[in-house]
Amino acid sequence: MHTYNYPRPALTVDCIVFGLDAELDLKIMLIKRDISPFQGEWAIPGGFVRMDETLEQAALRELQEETGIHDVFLEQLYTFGDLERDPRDRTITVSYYALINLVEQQIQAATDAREANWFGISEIPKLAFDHDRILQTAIARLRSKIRYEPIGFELLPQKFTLTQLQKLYETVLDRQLDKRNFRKKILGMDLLIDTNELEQGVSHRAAKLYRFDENKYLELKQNGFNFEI
Amino acid sequence: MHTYNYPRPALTVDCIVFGLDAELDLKIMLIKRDISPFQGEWAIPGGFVRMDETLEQAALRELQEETGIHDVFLEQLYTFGDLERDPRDRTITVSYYALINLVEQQIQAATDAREANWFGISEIPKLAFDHDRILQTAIARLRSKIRYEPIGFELLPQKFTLTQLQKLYETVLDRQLDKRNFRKKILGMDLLIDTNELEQGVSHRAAKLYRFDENKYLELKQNGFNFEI
DNA sequence: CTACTATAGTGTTATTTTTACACTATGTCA
DNA sequence: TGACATAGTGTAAAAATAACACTATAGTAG
Repeated sequence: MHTYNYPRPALTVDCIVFGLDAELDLKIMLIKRDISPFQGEWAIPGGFVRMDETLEQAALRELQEETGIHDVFLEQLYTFGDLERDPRDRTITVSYYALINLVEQQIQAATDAREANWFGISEIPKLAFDHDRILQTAIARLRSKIRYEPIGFELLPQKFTLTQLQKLYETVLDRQLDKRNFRKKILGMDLLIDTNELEQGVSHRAAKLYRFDENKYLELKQNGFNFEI
Repeated sequence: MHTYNYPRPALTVDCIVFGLDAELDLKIMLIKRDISPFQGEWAIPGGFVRMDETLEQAALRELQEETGIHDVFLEQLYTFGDLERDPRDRTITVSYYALINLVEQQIQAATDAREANWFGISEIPKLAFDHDRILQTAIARLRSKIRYEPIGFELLPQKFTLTQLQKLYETVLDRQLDKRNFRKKILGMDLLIDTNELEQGVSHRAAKLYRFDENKYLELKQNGFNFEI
């Protein structure tokens, strides 16, 4: 038991996990709640912050425990603190969003007994708590951030084709892009390394595979370079 | 006394207040701490979140109590939760930033017994807790956000000249802008209303006064318009 | 009342960036 | 070997940005 002079809200972290599958569809990881409140409803992964871990550590730990996901791009999103967001108790949640590639990082969804599943971005069921709002905030953030920071690469495999990269941008930004202009722009930044390898197992001309040159990006950024799609 | 099954971190809000004075210098409001820890050191305004108020309400209340500031632009910045940020107790703080105009909104700095003062952005003393880091985060946010959202107008009086607006952008972005290009761009957006009034009390040709047309901005934004300097 | 001072206000041109657009190249499979 | 599916490529028009200097006007000082 822990006693304080003044009442304290409970503090949780919650995490929107975006994953890109082999078909380049954008998915969200959801977990079916096995306890009240909202028992049986879908929710985003998350849980209480412990006293001996930072907020980010808490988010990473909950991800690992509830979904088996680890070694992932993670960034703070927003902190939600409305009075009625948890019917049990006053609860503040610090939300994060994570980006992962579903092809390379094999996810064993349900390490817990809990059911966990990937949902297409347009097939999201009604969510527990205010998780709908958190999700909308995350989608808006991903959409705006992918345009001026190279976070899109976190969703792709290490080696990817220009067509995959373009499709990813089209999915996230929800509009078509011109193939030649897109290639001109992205190659012009000089941030992609040609691996001299080709796509495998396609029944048509194979595309070149590229890697994102993160070190070069950090260097250029230091000198005032602005990534922008 | 309040008792819980698990330990809970303390939860505070802290607020970086940016003010623009009559000389168009950008200032920060700081408060001298009258209690331990960091007694006698400067800190940004803030305090504990109560159980019956949202995070934003808490930030507004603390601002009012500690600095007399009210009716202000306020936006959430970031949530800091490192283990050692408060030597007394594990404390998470949800930070906000506020923008106000020091000419129109007369600030009676010290409503509390506490000493409160405005500091030029390049004269900030060493701050208590991790408030330096919060301030750096706020400056970075202001700098990037002012370029694609019309938040700069929150720092100016209701009626302002184009020169004032340009100087504000030059201060925040920390670089010179071309007068003719700046005017062309900002007037081309068609978001400023000519008040048909002139600047008063200057010993040279008086400049036109403009107002920002917020309703028009919201309308244009809905139709996909992007404010950008 | 004149001129000096200080800032307001104003257009054009060159450069760069963005957009629009269609065909050839290459691998697989039937 | 030809059909098919996707990779990969260039150019020209339009729009946006950047560079640049003089005239207009109000106030003040002599």
